[in-house]
Amino acid sequence: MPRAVDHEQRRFEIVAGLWQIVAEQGIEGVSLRTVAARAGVSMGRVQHYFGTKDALVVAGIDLLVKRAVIEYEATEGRPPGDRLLHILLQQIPATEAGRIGVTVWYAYVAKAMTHTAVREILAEATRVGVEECTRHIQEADGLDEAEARSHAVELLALSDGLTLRALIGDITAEEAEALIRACRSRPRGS
Amino acid sequence: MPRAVDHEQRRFEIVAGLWQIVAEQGIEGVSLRTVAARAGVSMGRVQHYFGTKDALVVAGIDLLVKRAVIEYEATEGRPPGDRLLHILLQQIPATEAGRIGVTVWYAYVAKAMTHTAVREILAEATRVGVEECTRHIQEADGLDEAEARSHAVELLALSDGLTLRALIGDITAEEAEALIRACRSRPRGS
DNA sequence: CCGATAACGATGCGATCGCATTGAAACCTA
DNA sequence: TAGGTTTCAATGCGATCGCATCGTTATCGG
Repeated sequence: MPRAVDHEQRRFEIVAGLWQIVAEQGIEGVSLRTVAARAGVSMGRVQHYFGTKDALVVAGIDLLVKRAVIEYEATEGRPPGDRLLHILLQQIPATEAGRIGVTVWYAYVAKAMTHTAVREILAEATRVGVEECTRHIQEADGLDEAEARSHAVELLALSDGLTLRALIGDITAEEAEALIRACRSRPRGS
Repeated sequence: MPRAVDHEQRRFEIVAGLWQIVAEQGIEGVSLRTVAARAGVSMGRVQHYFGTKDALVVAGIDLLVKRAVIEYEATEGRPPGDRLLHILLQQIPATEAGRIGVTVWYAYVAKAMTHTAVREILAEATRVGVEECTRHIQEADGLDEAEARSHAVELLALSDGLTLRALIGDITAEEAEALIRACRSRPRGS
């Protein structure tokens, strides 16, 4: 057996460099060399752990989703209304770190249009998001499944749209958050 | 004076090729050579009319926005509720051509995160969109300016979010349209 | 202590990139 | 018809790309 290194840690270091490049220059800026340089490692190392540029890019969105899931699971046990708001507000760029994360996210949304593997990861993530939100709305508001789901899709879409506007600079993060809270607590007709 | 050609026409032919490349391969797929090949012209021609790759890319979003504005202006004279729905529903990918257009649009949204000129074009376009929607809501529903604007931002964000979901395949175009119509006609609390 | 093997760093290769340059048609004016 | 100007095709260049390959180092079971 050779030298034992923390495989997960190595991969994370490299993916962190990838995220920085994507946030600053978009996925266009990603190359084995630029990511290696940003992560402060050799290009050989990147190749060793990811093999191919495409695999590296896919690993980037995969890890991003996994992190978001872990953050969400940390809210387990809190009241359904809180957990719902966590999902709706998590991606609104309040902090600088959050802004980077959500910038990377939307870079991958665009990538998903032309890349099957990325699209499937995002589709699965949004599917789970709708499921969880539907569940929380059912619990919190006592709606039936169909009504709750329609409300969930609406709230999630609103969150997406407002996040985009906050990223472009059209509105502030505070305005986006206020609009989501207002829409979430507004009573709906059938 | 030399050979007289239709400058606008030439530029449009090339940009049409650009849009196809962007829809199929994303902005990553754009190069002077690939666009020239897709448009069926020589690379020299592309250089002659746009000079630089960056200028070509910017021209792509510029023309896309101008086309949307022209389509919208064709609705002049129609009732405000119709014009509002035109803006809200225009980008929902109902037809294949519409799908290509909106795919290109979101490719540029991602590009805007790292490209100042693109960001400013998109910011101006969304600003105008909010203004127009606000005006129509005021006229149609008799709200004051602040309420109408908040409603406009909400409806536009919802439209954005639902469009994204329709693109990824999460929901159908019909479901997206139905949700927008429902939310638009739903009475709001203060 | 010694081979076997994982973990790389370094380097080379062919392809593609953006862009500058060059020169030849094509066309209008005088 | 002579000349000036626009249009544009062709080509060359240096840089960068993804990826394959090769050699070295470090580590641990036997």
